[in-house]
Amino acid sequence: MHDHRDRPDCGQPDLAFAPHDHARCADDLMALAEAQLVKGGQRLTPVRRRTLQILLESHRAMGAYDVLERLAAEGFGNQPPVAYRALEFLEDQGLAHRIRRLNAFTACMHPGEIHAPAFLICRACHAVAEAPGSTVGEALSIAAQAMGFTIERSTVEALGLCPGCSGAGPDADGATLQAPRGVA
Amino acid sequence: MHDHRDRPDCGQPDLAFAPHDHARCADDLMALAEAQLVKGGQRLTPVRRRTLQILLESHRAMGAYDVLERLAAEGFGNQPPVAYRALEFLEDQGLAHRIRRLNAFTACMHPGEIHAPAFLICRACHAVAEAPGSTVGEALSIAAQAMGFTIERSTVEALGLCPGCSGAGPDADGATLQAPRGVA
DNA sequence: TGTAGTGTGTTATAGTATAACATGTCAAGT
DNA sequence: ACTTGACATGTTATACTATAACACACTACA
Repeated sequence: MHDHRDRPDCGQPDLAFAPHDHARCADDLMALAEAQLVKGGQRLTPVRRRTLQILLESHRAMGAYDVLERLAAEGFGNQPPVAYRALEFLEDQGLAHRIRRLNAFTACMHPGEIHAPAFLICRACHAVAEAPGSTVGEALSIAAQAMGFTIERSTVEALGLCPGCSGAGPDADGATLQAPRGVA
Repeated sequence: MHDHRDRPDCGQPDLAFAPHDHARCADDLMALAEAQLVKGGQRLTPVRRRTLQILLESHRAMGAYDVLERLAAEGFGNQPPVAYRALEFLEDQGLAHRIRRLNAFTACMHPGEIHAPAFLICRACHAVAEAPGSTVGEALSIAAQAMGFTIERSTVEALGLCPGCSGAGPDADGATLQAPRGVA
Protein backbone atom coordinates (compact mmCIF):
# COMPACT_ATOMS: atom_id res chain seq x y z
CA MET A 1 0.00 0.00 0.00
CA HIS A 2 1.15 3.50 -0.81
CA ASP A 3 2.53 5.30 2.21
CA HIS A 4 1.42 8.82 1.56
CA ARG A 5 3.05 10.22 4.66
CA ASP A 6 5.97 11.26 2.52
CA ARG A 7 4.03 14.39 1.61
CA PRO A 8 4.66 17.24 4.02
CA ASP A 9 1.16 17.87 5.33
CA CYS A 10 -0.05 14.34 5.08
CA GLY A 11 -1.52 12.33 7.86
CA GLN A 12 -2.32 15.48 9.79
CA PRO A 13 -5.86 16.10 10.88
CA ASP A 14 -7.24 19.18 9.30
CA LEU A 15 -8.07 22.35 11.13
CA ALA A 16 -11.82 22.41 10.88
CA PHE A 17 -12.34 22.06 14.62
CA ALA A 18 -9.40 24.21 15.69
CA PRO A 19 -8.97 27.96 15.71
CA HIS A 20 -6.77 28.97 12.85
CA ASP A 21 -6.06 31.73 10.36
CA HIS A 22 -8.89 30.86 8.07
CA ALA A 23 -8.23 33.46 5.42
CA ARG A 24 -4.85 31.93 4.90
CA CYS A 25 -6.28 28.43 5.11
CA ALA A 26 -8.68 29.25 2.30
CA ASP A 27 -6.08 31.07 0.21
CA ASP A 28 -3.67 28.20 0.46
CA LEU A 29 -6.27 25.72 -0.63
CA MET A 30 -7.31 27.90 -3.53
CA ALA A 31 -3.69 28.14 -4.64
CA LEU A 32 -3.32 24.40 -4.38
CA ALA A 33 -6.46 23.94 -6.42
CA GLU A 34 -5.25 26.26 -9.15
CA ALA A 35 -1.90 24.55 -9.38
CA GLN A 36 -3.50 21.17 -9.54
CA LEU A 37 -5.95 22.13 -12.24
CA VAL A 38 -3.31 23.76 -14.38
CA LYS A 39 -1.20 20.67 -14.11
CA GLY A 40 -4.13 18.50 -15.11
CA GLY A 41 -5.10 20.71 -18.03
CA GLN A 42 -8.42 21.57 -16.46
CA ARG A 43 -9.96 25.01 -16.50
CA LEU A 44 -10.81 26.95 -13.38
CA THR A 45 -13.53 29.11 -14.90
CA PRO A 46 -15.19 31.98 -13.04
CA VAL A 47 -18.16 29.93 -11.83
CA ARG A 48 -15.93 27.11 -10.72
CA ARG A 49 -13.51 29.41 -8.96
CA ARG A 50 -16.29 31.25 -7.22
CA THR A 51 -17.97 28.03 -6.22
CA LEU A 52 -14.79 26.78 -4.66
CA GLN A 53 -14.29 30.08 -2.87
CA ILE A 54 -17.80 29.86 -1.47
CA LEU A 55 -17.16 26.36 -0.17
CA LEU A 56 -13.86 27.51 1.29
CA GLU A 57 -15.46 30.29 3.28
CA SER A 58 -16.24 27.91 6.10
CA HIS A 59 -15.59 24.42 7.29
CA ARG A 60 -19.19 23.57 6.84
CA ALA A 61 -21.06 21.76 4.15
CA MET A 62 -23.34 23.74 1.87
CA GLY A 63 -26.36 22.57 -0.04
CA ALA A 64 -26.28 23.00 -3.79
CA TYR A 65 -29.13 25.48 -3.61
CA ASP A 66 -27.32 27.61 -1.07
CA VAL A 67 -24.32 27.74 -3.35
CA LEU A 68 -26.61 28.53 -6.24
CA GLU A 69 -28.16 31.42 -4.38
CA ARG A 70 -24.75 32.92 -3.82
CA LEU A 71 -23.73 32.43 -7.42
CA ALA A 72 -26.95 33.91 -8.73
CA ALA A 73 -26.54 36.97 -6.53
CA GLU A 74 -23.21 37.56 -8.20
CA GLY A 75 -24.52 37.42 -11.71
CA PHE A 76 -24.05 33.80 -12.59
CA GLY A 77 -26.93 31.66 -13.75
CA ASN A 78 -29.66 31.03 -11.25
CA GLN A 79 -30.77 27.56 -12.23
CA PRO A 80 -29.78 24.39 -10.37
CA PRO A 81 -27.52 22.92 -13.06
CA VAL A 82 -25.20 25.90 -12.71
CA ALA A 83 -24.40 24.95 -9.15
CA TYR A 84 -24.54 21.21 -9.63
CA ARG A 85 -22.17 21.30 -12.57
CA ALA A 86 -19.60 23.39 -10.78
CA LEU A 87 -19.85 21.22 -7.70
CA GLU A 88 -19.61 18.05 -9.71
CA PHE A 89 -16.54 19.36 -11.47
CA LEU A 90 -14.87 20.20 -8.18
CA GLU A 91 -15.74 16.80 -6.83
CA ASP A 92 -14.37 15.06 -9.90
CA GLN A 93 -11.15 17.00 -9.50
CA GLY A 94 -10.91 16.05 -5.86
CA LEU A 95 -11.37 19.64 -4.73
CA ALA A 96 -14.69 19.12 -3.02
CA HIS A 97 -16.58 16.30 -1.42
CA ARG A 98 -20.21 15.43 -1.26
CA ILE A 99 -21.53 14.79 2.22
CA ARG A 100 -24.33 12.39 1.58
CA ARG A 101 -25.77 12.52 5.03
CA LEU A 102 -26.40 16.23 4.59
CA ASN A 103 -27.11 16.35 0.87
CA ALA A 104 -24.39 18.94 0.78
CA PHE A 105 -20.88 19.71 -0.36
CA THR A 106 -17.70 20.78 1.34
CA ALA A 107 -14.30 21.87 0.10
CA CYS A 108 -11.60 19.25 0.22
CA MET A 109 -8.98 20.06 2.84
CA HIS A 110 -6.36 17.78 1.36
CA PRO A 111 -6.47 18.21 -2.39
CA GLY A 112 -3.93 16.26 -4.35
CA GLU A 113 -3.51 13.64 -1.71
CA ILE A 114 -4.98 10.28 -2.42
CA HIS A 115 -7.47 9.84 0.30
CA ALA A 116 -10.66 7.98 0.96
CA PRO A 117 -11.92 10.63 3.29
CA ALA A 118 -13.72 9.96 6.53
CA PHE A 119 -15.88 12.90 7.53
CA LEU A 120 -16.68 14.01 11.02
CA ILE A 121 -19.84 16.08 11.08
CA CYS A 122 -20.69 18.08 14.18
CA ARG A 123 -24.44 18.07 14.68
CA ALA A 124 -24.25 21.19 16.83
CA CYS A 125 -22.11 23.64 14.87
CA HIS A 126 -22.30 21.80 11.56
CA ALA A 127 -18.56 21.93 11.02
CA VAL A 128 -17.20 19.15 8.85
CA ALA A 129 -13.68 17.80 9.16
CA GLU A 130 -11.82 15.19 7.21
CA ALA A 131 -10.34 12.64 9.54
CA PRO A 132 -7.26 10.82 8.38
CA GLY A 133 -9.07 7.98 6.69
CA SER A 134 -6.36 5.56 5.71
CA THR A 135 -6.81 3.15 8.59
CA VAL A 136 -10.56 3.28 8.18
CA GLY A 137 -10.16 2.58 4.50
CA GLU A 138 -7.86 -0.32 5.22
CA ALA A 139 -10.27 -1.86 7.69
CA LEU A 140 -13.04 -1.50 5.15
CA SER A 141 -10.94 -3.05 2.41
CA ILE A 142 -10.13 -6.02 4.56
CA ALA A 143 -13.77 -6.56 5.48
CA ALA A 144 -14.74 -6.28 1.84
CA GLN A 145 -12.04 -8.65 0.63
CA ALA A 146 -13.23 -11.26 3.08
CA MET A 147 -16.52 -11.23 1.20
CA GLY A 148 -14.94 -11.12 -2.23
CA PHE A 149 -16.06 -7.57 -2.82
CA THR A 150 -14.00 -5.04 -4.75
CA ILE A 151 -14.33 -1.49 -3.45
CA GLU A 152 -14.18 1.33 -5.93
CA ARG A 153 -15.46 4.26 -3.95
CA SER A 154 -16.40 4.61 -0.34
CA THR A 155 -18.37 6.93 1.84
CA VAL A 156 -17.50 7.26 5.49
CA GLU A 157 -19.36 9.83 7.52
CA ALA A 158 -19.67 10.10 11.27
CA LEU A 159 -22.16 12.32 13.03
CA GLY A 160 -21.47 13.56 16.53
CA LEU A 161 -19.98 16.41 18.47
CA CYS A 162 -16.77 18.24 17.73
CA PRO A 163 -14.40 19.15 20.58
CA GLY A 164 -15.78 22.66 20.84
CA CYS A 165 -19.40 21.54 21.10
CA SER A 166 -19.10 18.42 23.19
CA GLY A 167 -18.04 20.46 26.21
CA ALA A 168 -20.94 22.80 25.64
CA GLY A 169 -23.43 20.09 26.50
CA PRO A 170 -24.59 16.98 24.71
CA ASP A 171 -28.10 18.31 24.12
CA ALA A 172 -26.99 20.88 21.61
CA ASP A 173 -28.41 20.38 18.19
CA GLY A 174 -29.58 22.40 15.23
CA ALA A 175 -31.98 24.35 17.43
CA THR A 176 -29.22 25.74 19.57
CA LEU A 177 -26.81 26.30 16.77
CA GLN A 178 -23.56 27.90 17.68
CA ALA A 179 -20.57 28.92 15.65
CA PRO A 180 -17.64 26.57 15.69
CA ARG A 181 -14.65 27.88 17.56
CA GLY A 182 -12.14 29.69 15.48
CA VAL A 183 -13.84 28.68 12.32
CA ALA A 184 -15.06 31.11 9.74
CA MET B 1 -15.51 -2.66 23.87
CA HIS B 2 -18.29 -5.20 23.77
CA ASP B 3 -17.28 -8.38 22.05
CA HIS B 4 -20.44 -9.39 20.31
CA ARG B 5 -19.01 -12.57 18.90
CA ASP B 6 -20.60 -14.44 21.75
CA ARG B 7 -23.80 -14.51 19.78
CA PRO B 8 -24.06 -17.55 17.53
CA ASP B 9 -24.34 -15.89 14.13
CA CYS B 10 -22.24 -12.89 14.93
CA GLY B 11 -19.21 -11.77 13.06
CA GLN B 12 -20.27 -13.77 10.02
CA PRO B 13 -20.67 -11.96 6.75
CA ASP B 14 -24.21 -12.11 5.54
CA LEU B 15 -25.37 -14.03 2.52
CA ALA B 16 -26.29 -11.26 0.15
CA PHE B 17 -23.61 -12.18 -2.38
CA ALA B 18 -23.86 -15.93 -1.97
CA PRO B 19 -26.45 -18.37 -3.27
CA HIS B 20 -28.71 -19.40 -0.45
CA ASP B 21 -32.23 -20.46 0.42
CA HIS B 22 -33.67 -17.01 0.33
CA ALA B 23 -37.21 -17.91 1.32
CA ARG B 24 -35.84 -19.28 4.53
CA CYS B 25 -33.46 -16.35 4.91
CA ALA B 26 -36.39 -13.96 4.74
CA ASP B 27 -38.62 -16.03 6.99
CA ASP B 28 -35.95 -16.26 9.64
CA LEU B 29 -35.40 -12.55 9.61
CA MET B 30 -39.10 -11.87 9.82
CA ALA B 31 -39.36 -14.18 12.81
CA LEU B 32 -36.44 -12.44 14.46
CA ALA B 33 -38.08 -9.11 13.84
CA GLU B 34 -41.36 -10.21 15.37
CA ALA B 35 -39.66 -11.58 18.44
CA GLN B 36 -37.64 -8.46 18.89
CA LEU B 37 -40.61 -6.13 18.54
CA VAL B 38 -42.74 -8.12 20.96
CA LYS B 39 -39.93 -8.02 23.47
CA GLY B 40 -39.62 -4.28 23.04
CA GLY B 41 -43.34 -3.63 23.31
CA GLN B 42 -43.51 -2.34 19.76
CA ARG B 43 -46.28 -3.14 17.32
CA LEU B 44 -45.72 -4.86 14.01
CA THR B 45 -48.79 -3.51 12.26
CA PRO B 46 -49.88 -4.68 8.80
CA VAL B 47 -48.16 -1.84 6.93
CA ARG B 48 -44.99 -2.30 8.90
CA ARG B 49 -44.99 -6.05 8.46
CA ARG B 50 -45.65 -5.79 4.77
CA THR B 51 -42.97 -3.15 4.36
CA LEU B 52 -40.43 -5.37 6.03
CA GLN B 53 -41.50 -8.31 3.86
CA ILE B 54 -41.04 -6.20 0.77
CA LEU B 55 -37.54 -5.21 1.83
CA LEU B 56 -36.77 -8.82 2.65
CA GLU B 57 -37.70 -10.02 -0.81
CA SER B 58 -34.25 -9.26 -2.10
CA HIS B 59 -30.82 -8.23 -0.97
CA ARG B 60 -31.17 -4.95 -2.73
CA ALA B 61 -32.04 -1.52 -1.52
CA MET B 62 -35.42 -0.08 -2.44
CA GLY B 63 -36.43 3.52 -2.76
CA ALA B 64 -39.26 4.72 -0.55
CA TYR B 65 -41.41 5.33 -3.60
CA ASP B 66 -40.88 1.79 -4.86
CA VAL B 67 -41.97 0.46 -1.51
CA LEU B 68 -44.91 2.83 -1.57
CA GLU B 69 -46.00 1.58 -4.97
CA ARG B 70 -46.06 -1.95 -3.66
CA LEU B 71 -47.96 -0.98 -0.55
CA ALA B 72 -50.49 1.04 -2.49
CA ALA B 73 -51.11 -1.87 -4.85
CA GLU B 74 -52.05 -3.94 -1.85
CA GLY B 75 -54.58 -1.53 -0.47
CA PHE B 76 -52.50 0.54 1.89
CA GLY B 77 -52.28 4.27 1.59
CA ASN B 78 -50.64 5.62 -1.51
CA GLN B 79 -49.03 8.77 -0.19
CA PRO B 80 -45.32 9.10 0.62
CA PRO B 81 -45.68 9.35 4.40
CA VAL B 82 -47.14 5.85 4.48
CA ALA B 83 -43.90 4.40 3.20
CA TYR B 84 -41.59 6.79 4.97
CA ARG B 85 -43.22 6.19 8.32
CA ALA B 86 -43.03 2.45 8.05
CA LEU B 87 -39.43 2.62 6.88
CA GLU B 88 -38.48 5.03 9.60
CA PHE B 89 -40.06 2.77 12.18
CA LEU B 90 -38.12 -0.21 10.90
CA GLU B 91 -34.93 1.79 10.90
CA ASP B 92 -35.51 3.00 14.44
CA GLN B 93 -36.04 -0.59 15.53
CA GLY B 94 -32.86 -1.68 13.82
CA LEU B 95 -34.75 -3.81 11.32
CA ALA B 96 -33.84 -1.80 8.27
CA HIS B 97 -31.07 0.51 7.19
CA ARG B 98 -31.01 3.57 5.05
CA ILE B 99 -28.43 3.50 2.28
CA ARG B 100 -27.64 7.14 1.80
CA ARG B 101 -25.68 6.73 -1.35
CA LEU B 102 -28.76 5.28 -3.02
CA ASN B 103 -31.47 7.21 -1.20
CA ALA B 104 -32.89 3.82 -0.46
CA PHE B 105 -33.59 1.29 2.25
CA THR B 106 -32.63 -2.29 2.86
CA ALA B 107 -33.63 -4.87 5.44
CA CYS B 108 -31.17 -5.41 8.23
CA MET B 109 -29.50 -8.80 8.02
CA HIS B 110 -28.39 -8.85 11.62
CA PRO B 111 -31.24 -7.52 13.71
CA GLY B 112 -30.72 -7.48 17.43
CA GLU B 113 -26.97 -7.34 17.14
CA ILE B 114 -25.30 -4.12 18.01
CA HIS B 115 -23.61 -3.13 14.84
CA ALA B 116 -22.45 -0.04 13.07
CA PRO B 117 -22.95 -1.60 9.70
CA ALA B 118 -20.63 -1.18 6.75
CA PHE B 119 -22.47 -1.65 3.50
CA LEU B 120 -21.07 -3.09 0.33
CA ILE B 121 -23.08 -1.98 -2.67
CA CYS B 122 -22.58 -3.71 -5.99
CA ARG B 123 -22.91 -1.19 -8.78
CA ALA B 124 -23.65 -3.94 -11.29
CA CYS B 125 -26.34 -6.07 -9.68
CA HIS B 126 -27.29 -3.59 -6.97
CA ALA B 127 -27.07 -6.16 -4.21
CA VAL B 128 -26.30 -4.74 -0.81
CA ALA B 129 -24.48 -6.65 1.90
CA GLU B 130 -23.58 -5.76 5.43
CA ALA B 131 -19.92 -6.31 6.06
CA PRO B 132 -18.83 -6.97 9.60
CA GLY B 133 -18.21 -3.39 10.55
CA SER B 134 -16.66 -3.58 13.98
CA THR B 135 -13.06 -3.09 12.88
CA VAL B 136 -14.10 -0.27 10.59
CA GLY B 137 -15.99 1.31 13.44
CA GLU B 138 -13.00 1.00 15.71
CA ALA B 139 -10.66 2.58 13.21
CA LEU B 140 -13.12 5.40 12.77
CA SER B 141 -13.46 5.88 16.53
CA ILE B 142 -9.72 6.09 16.93
CA ALA B 143 -9.38 8.62 14.14
CA ALA B 144 -12.19 10.67 15.64
CA GLN B 145 -10.80 10.58 19.14
CA ALA B 146 -7.50 11.87 17.86
CA MET B 147 -9.37 14.97 16.81
CA GLY B 148 -11.44 15.19 19.96
CA PHE B 149 -14.60 14.26 18.14
CA THR B 150 -17.34 12.16 19.71
CA ILE B 151 -19.11 9.86 17.25
CA GLU B 152 -22.78 9.21 17.75
CA ARG B 153 -23.82 7.65 14.47
CA SER B 154 -21.85 6.63 11.46
CA THR B 155 -22.45 5.82 7.86
CA VAL B 156 -20.07 3.51 6.03
CA GLU B 157 -20.90 2.58 2.47
CA ALA B 158 -18.64 1.17 -0.20
CA LEU B 159 -19.50 1.03 -3.87
CA GLY B 160 -17.89 -1.56 -6.09
CA LEU B 161 -18.36 -5.01 -7.49
CA CYS B 162 -19.59 -8.08 -5.68
CA PRO B 163 -17.89 -11.44 -6.24
CA GLY B 164 -20.48 -12.51 -8.79
CA CYS B 165 -20.17 -9.37 -10.87
CA SER B 166 -16.46 -8.68 -10.69
CA GLY B 167 -15.71 -11.79 -12.71
CA ALA B 168 -18.30 -10.79 -15.25
CA GLY B 169 -16.27 -7.79 -16.30
CA PRO B 170 -15.47 -4.47 -14.66
CA ASP B 171 -17.45 -2.44 -17.18
CA ALA B 172 -20.77 -3.68 -15.97
CA ASP B 173 -22.99 -0.99 -14.58
CA GLY B 174 -26.65 -0.11 -14.36
CA ALA B 175 -27.00 -0.34 -18.12
CA THR B 176 -26.04 -3.96 -18.22
CA LEU B 177 -27.85 -4.93 -15.10
CA GLN B 178 -27.75 -8.54 -14.17
CA ALA B 179 -29.32 -10.46 -11.36
CA PRO B 180 -27.08 -11.31 -8.46
CA ARG B 181 -26.19 -14.97 -8.19
CA GLY B 182 -28.43 -16.97 -5.96
CA VAL B 183 -30.17 -13.91 -4.70
CA ALA B 184 -33.89 -13.43 -4.88
C1' DT C 1 -67.29 6.08 28.24
C1' DG C 2 -64.07 9.36 28.23
C1' DT C 3 -59.56 10.31 27.05
C1' DA C 4 -54.69 9.90 25.99
C1' DG C 5 -51.60 7.73 23.03
C1' DT C 6 -50.49 5.74 18.85
C1' DG C 7 -50.99 4.64 14.09
C1' DT C 8 -52.82 5.49 9.45
C1' DG C 9 -54.56 8.23 5.60
C1' DT C 10 -54.55 12.48 3.14
C1' DT C 11 -53.39 17.13 1.31
C1' DA C 12 -50.00 20.03 0.33
C1' DT C 13 -45.48 21.55 -0.13
C1' DA C 14 -40.46 21.64 0.51
C1' DG C 15 -36.04 20.17 -0.87
C1' DT C 16 -32.73 17.75 -4.02
C1' DA C 17 -31.21 16.52 -8.61
C1' DT C 18 -30.95 15.81 -13.64
C1' DA C 19 -32.41 15.53 -18.73
C1' DA C 20 -32.40 18.06 -22.76
C1' DC C 21 -31.56 21.77 -25.51
C1' DA C 22 -29.82 26.58 -26.79
C1' DT C 23 -26.12 29.66 -26.64
C1' DG C 24 -21.59 31.17 -26.04
C1' DT C 25 -16.43 30.81 -25.91
C1' DC C 26 -12.07 29.48 -27.05
C1' DA C 27 -8.22 27.21 -29.29
C1' DA C 28 -6.44 24.35 -33.20
C1' DG C 29 -6.09 23.69 -37.71
C1' DT C 30 -6.71 25.32 -42.54
C1' DA D 1 -9.90 35.27 -41.15
C1' DC D 2 -12.79 31.13 -41.13
C1' DT D 3 -14.28 26.75 -39.71
C1' DT D 4 -14.68 23.35 -36.70
C1' DG D 5 -15.09 20.87 -32.57
C1' DA D 6 -14.81 20.60 -27.72
C1' DC D 7 -16.02 22.48 -23.74
C1' DA D 8 -18.64 25.47 -20.68
C1' DT D 9 -22.69 28.01 -19.43
C1' DG D 10 -27.53 29.34 -19.34
C1' DT D 11 -32.31 27.93 -19.49
C1' DT D 12 -36.62 25.25 -19.45
C1' DA D 13 -38.78 21.68 -17.68
C1' DT D 14 -39.32 17.84 -14.97
C1' DA D 15 -38.16 13.94 -11.93
C1' DC D 16 -37.09 12.27 -7.62
C1' DT D 17 -36.85 12.43 -2.48
C1' DA D 18 -38.76 13.88 1.86
C1' DT D 19 -41.62 16.08 5.42
C1' DA D 20 -45.20 19.30 7.70
C1' DA D 21 -49.72 19.43 9.15
C1' DC D 22 -54.16 17.92 9.83
C1' DA D 23 -58.14 14.38 10.09
C1' DC D 24 -59.65 10.13 11.47
C1' DA D 25 -59.48 5.47 13.54
C1' DC D 26 -58.06 2.17 16.95
C1' DT D 27 -56.53 0.63 21.45
C1' DA D 28 -55.69 0.67 26.23
C1' DC D 29 -56.97 1.91 30.27
C1' DA D 30 -58.71 4.91 34.06
